[in-house]
Amino acid sequence: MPSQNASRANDNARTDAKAPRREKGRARVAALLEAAGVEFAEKGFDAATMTSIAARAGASIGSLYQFFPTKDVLANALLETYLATLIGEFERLRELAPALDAAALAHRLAPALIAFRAAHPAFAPLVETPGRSLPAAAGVRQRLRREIAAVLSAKAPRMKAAHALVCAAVVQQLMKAAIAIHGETSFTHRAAVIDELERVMASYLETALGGLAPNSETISGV
Amino acid sequence: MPSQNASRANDNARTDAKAPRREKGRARVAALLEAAGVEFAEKGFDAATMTSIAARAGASIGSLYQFFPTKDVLANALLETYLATLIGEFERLRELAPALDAAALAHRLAPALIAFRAAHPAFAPLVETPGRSLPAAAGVRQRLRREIAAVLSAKAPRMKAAHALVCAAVVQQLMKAAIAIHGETSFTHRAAVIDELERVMASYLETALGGLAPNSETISGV
Amino acid sequence: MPSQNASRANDNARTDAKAPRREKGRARVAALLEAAGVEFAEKGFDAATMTSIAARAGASIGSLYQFFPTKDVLANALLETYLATLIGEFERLRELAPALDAAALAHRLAPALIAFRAAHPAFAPLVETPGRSLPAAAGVRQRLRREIAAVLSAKAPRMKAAHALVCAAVVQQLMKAAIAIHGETSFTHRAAVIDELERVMASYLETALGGLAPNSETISGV
Amino acid sequence: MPSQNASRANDNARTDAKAPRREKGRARVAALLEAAGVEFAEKGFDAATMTSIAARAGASIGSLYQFFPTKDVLANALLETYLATLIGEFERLRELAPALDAAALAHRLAPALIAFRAAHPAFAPLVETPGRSLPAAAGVRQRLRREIAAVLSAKAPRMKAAHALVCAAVVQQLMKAAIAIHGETSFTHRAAVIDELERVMASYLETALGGLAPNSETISGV
DNA sequence: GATGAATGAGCTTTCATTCAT
DNA sequence: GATGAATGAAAGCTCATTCAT
Repeated sequence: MPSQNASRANDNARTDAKAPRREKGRARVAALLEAAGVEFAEKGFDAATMTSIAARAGASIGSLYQFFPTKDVLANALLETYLATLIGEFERLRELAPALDAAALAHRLAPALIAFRAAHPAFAPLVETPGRSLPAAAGVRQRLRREIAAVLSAKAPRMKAAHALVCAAVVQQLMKAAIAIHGETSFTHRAAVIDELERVMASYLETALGGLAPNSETISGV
Repeated sequence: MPSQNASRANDNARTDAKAPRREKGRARVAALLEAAGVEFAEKGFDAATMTSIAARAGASIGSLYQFFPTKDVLANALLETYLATLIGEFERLRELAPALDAAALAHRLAPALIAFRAAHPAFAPLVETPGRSLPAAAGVRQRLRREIAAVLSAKAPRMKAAHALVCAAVVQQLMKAAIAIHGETSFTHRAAVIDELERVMASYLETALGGLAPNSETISGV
Repeated sequence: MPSQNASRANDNARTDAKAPRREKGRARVAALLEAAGVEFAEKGFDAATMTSIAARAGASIGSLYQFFPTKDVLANALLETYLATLIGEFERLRELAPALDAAALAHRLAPALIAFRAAHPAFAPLVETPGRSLPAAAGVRQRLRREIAAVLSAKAPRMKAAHALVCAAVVQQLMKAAIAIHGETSFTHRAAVIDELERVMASYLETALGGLAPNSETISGV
Repeated sequence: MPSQNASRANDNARTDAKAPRREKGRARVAALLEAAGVEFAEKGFDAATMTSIAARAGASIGSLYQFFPTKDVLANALLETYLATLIGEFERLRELAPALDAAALAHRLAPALIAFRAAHPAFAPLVETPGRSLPAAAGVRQRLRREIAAVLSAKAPRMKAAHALVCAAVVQQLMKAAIAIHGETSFTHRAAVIDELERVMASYLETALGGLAPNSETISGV
């Protein structure tokens, strides 16, 4: 009597992945997550099937459900691993930021995200699938925005928090723009547009962080 | 004893909506498209069901299939109507463009698209649903880009076609960015970010079209 | 929110029955095949419904599809089991053949097939249903013809392969004729006609195999 | 509230085709019957659809139902026209019969039916479709058998009616055999088998009608 | 822990037939 | 008579989830 799609309230149901106890279990979970990544990337969240994911991982469905009690939980767990590595990336960038000027920073940000997406093609469909209600998906954008803001703050410590968040939002959107163009493989002027976007970001950062940067000796005001 | 499925010859599969021939049919089709719009907007393409769409339109499921032989065709037909009105919007803008300066143009573009999306909330999910193969969905971005390029060319006739397309791509992405932020209703600094994006677009247009505008008397520079 | 139908990638469509791995599964499959046999026999391939077959077997529809991913596959699997037993029958006959004269052989062939059809009433409708494309249905006639040819060759080893195949075809048709008449229950002279057909077959075999039989001591020639 | 499949009892429903009143109507009916023939031949009775038949005939469904209130009625009407021409064929043969010897008769019978089937490819599927309950389909075999018996009686007037029917049944089956082989286009030895079958029929007729023929001066002997 | 059979609501789609225009 | 829209039962098939072994 399963209710095909129990996205919502479900009382005593686990909403988190179960941590494996043994070494073998850890390998299983890794294989399952990887398989899920491939499946979600290929078909999107809705069309992906638990059976197919298990098959890809060389496991039985029962085994899959042992660790991930729900399709949503599985997607969520996958998203969390992605998020962890992504945040790591930004943390590294945060340390570098003070030493970079606006152009250099712009030249790092978009490519970082593009590379990440290429390495984890299931990230986008999972974040964008409508109507999914698990915690992770919901806040991804916010969390990334905060990471970006942290990078900007690292570079311009005197900037107010609110302003940093606004800047971060703009930067985030410019990054998304670059990714979107990157994905349009049949578009002839792809490279040119990405360059242009990077220049836009550089000039925006210059303006926004300009006089606030720790290493700025120039007169603010641009 | 109808053989429900395709065991047999399955050639002449229609892939387009059937045009109604009677007045009543015309009304039906309109009601169905509207209902589809609501359903797709609420649930996205995958989760939307044909049964529910028919019900919303006060039609029987058979009636729905009389005009739209598959869910894909239905989505596609809907998308085409959206596209038609959207293109109309850009055509109007094209006529206005020569009289506007960069800032004014920027101030028109994003809001136009935001308003359109608000009026047709099913547009986004349909365009973004992965893996749908009908013609309309595929080329929407390109077609819109061309429209934007046409607007830019109207304003700066001396601009080369290729460059107009690159600019258009940047502008398109900035518009999408504005929409995305507009949709994040829980984000405190929404309005500020949208303003900022508009300023970015204005400055980008200034730089990109600057000396090429028909009404420019200043020295180009670029 | 599973995407019920094939909007998306639809590669790995299985086209064969899944073999059960557990004892319980084996029982299920047997029950399902038997139920399918009854249903197909009663209604023919087209009018038979998967739901009804599942119900007859006391299984859920899902259970049926677990093992037989389409109606065609199910029909095919059933046909294969029939074919296996039928071929077994002919193999037994092959061993007996050398010891039988033409009349005795004729007296065995048709009744064998009649008995088989009576025991497996779904065989005929499945073989004759037009337009089904699964492998088994296609070649049934050929395979049976080869079996008959083998029996004839066993009796008349000196016969050329091509000739054996021609004879086999004639014999096969005479068998089918007997079956057809056997099935016309309202025909008053059924028995007489079947007798007559048997005599025709006997005389045909006499002529065709006559001098070639291993036990023939008469002058060949005919 | 149509009951999808009302093959059976349906009270006051018409079970016969309505005769067209005007000239135009007659053309319509002819076109519809022809279209039905094509559709049934291509897909078989079950998979054929009324909509498609109407379309093939360049008519609307409404128009189709004006003349044929049911799919069964349509099939039946078609079958009747086929039967009429087929019976005409046998009547011609009946006149020729007395002048032909057994071999010549055999040489006429099978080819006649083969030609007929080639000209009317929908005949077979309609006659063989299981479970259809309309009058025509049911008795086709009997009627044809009677026609064949009439031909035989014309040749051998002294034969008893019952015996003629038995012979007719055998001949009928041999004809069906020839047709079946004729249809197996991929069978290398087709022609040889058909020849063989004809010889079998000739020899059978010789034996069965032998001494009873009006022109026979030979000793009967059977 | 692993396995794979079982479940059934629910989805898309079909089509014979009716009937207002 | 012709047309074509309307109807809805019913079919094939899917898949998240459960659970006995």
